[in-house]
Amino acid sequence: MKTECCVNPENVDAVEQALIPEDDIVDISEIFKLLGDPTRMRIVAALRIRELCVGDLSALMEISMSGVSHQLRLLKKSRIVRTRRDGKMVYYTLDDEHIEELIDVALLHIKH
Amino acid sequence: MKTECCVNPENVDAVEQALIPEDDIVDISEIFKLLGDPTRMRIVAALRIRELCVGDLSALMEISMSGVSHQLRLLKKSRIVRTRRDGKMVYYTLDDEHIEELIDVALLHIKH
DNA sequence: TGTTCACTTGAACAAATGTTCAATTGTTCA
DNA sequence: TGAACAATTGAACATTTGTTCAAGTGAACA
Repeated sequence: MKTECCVNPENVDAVEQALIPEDDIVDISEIFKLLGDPTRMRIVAALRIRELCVGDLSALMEISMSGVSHQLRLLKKSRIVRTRRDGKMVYYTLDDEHIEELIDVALLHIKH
Repeated sequence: MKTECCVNPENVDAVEQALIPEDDIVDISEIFKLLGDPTRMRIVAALRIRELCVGDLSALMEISMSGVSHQLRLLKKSRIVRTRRDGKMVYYTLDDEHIEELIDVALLHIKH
């Protein structure tokens, strides 16, 4: 944590004034962290195409239904996906148009 | 990895056809993972305001210069930040307008 | 009612991650 | 040249994370 050198105080002050509030930083990075795992990204990309039940996702992702369910729980907590019950099955969909936009922008970035 | 039940094959097939290629999924989730850590998000948010040297960032983040440097290396590898040397100091800037857009969209999401 | 099926939950564990400390690189300036 | 300084790198470590297995829920239907 030693930071006693080579600091431009005017830069630090100016940025401290203008910086996004810490709470927002934490919330934003939480969203990105969720999308930052390949399995969860695959889930979200799949749900962008159509709603799917846990078994479908498990088959697609090639991980256990339990594993899928754990990840879906995280995505649901942050309102990235939503559920619809139909008898014994639970269908998942994307809950927010912003998520698709995030994917599109990220695609632009990786494609130079 | 047991997935032998409750699958709608027509859903799985349709999604498999239309899904983003696996390589892109991995690349996209790598970008999100980088933005998914509060320290790195703070760094990026700060650089959005103005260019800063490692010492400035270290003071702002309240972590060691070494710690900042490690994170900056990751961000640079994915072309999220860029460097400019000025004597003994190295100044960092955002390298890509897409990153700011990602932050803005994520902000919209967390603000309902 | 009791059984089956789709899903969820909790415990456990290997793998990955973020940070610090210590040593190193590369630049400036006396 | 050599000393000072900003930054980088590598090793080490505690913490977090993604997955599986086993047990638990709740809806449907015989």
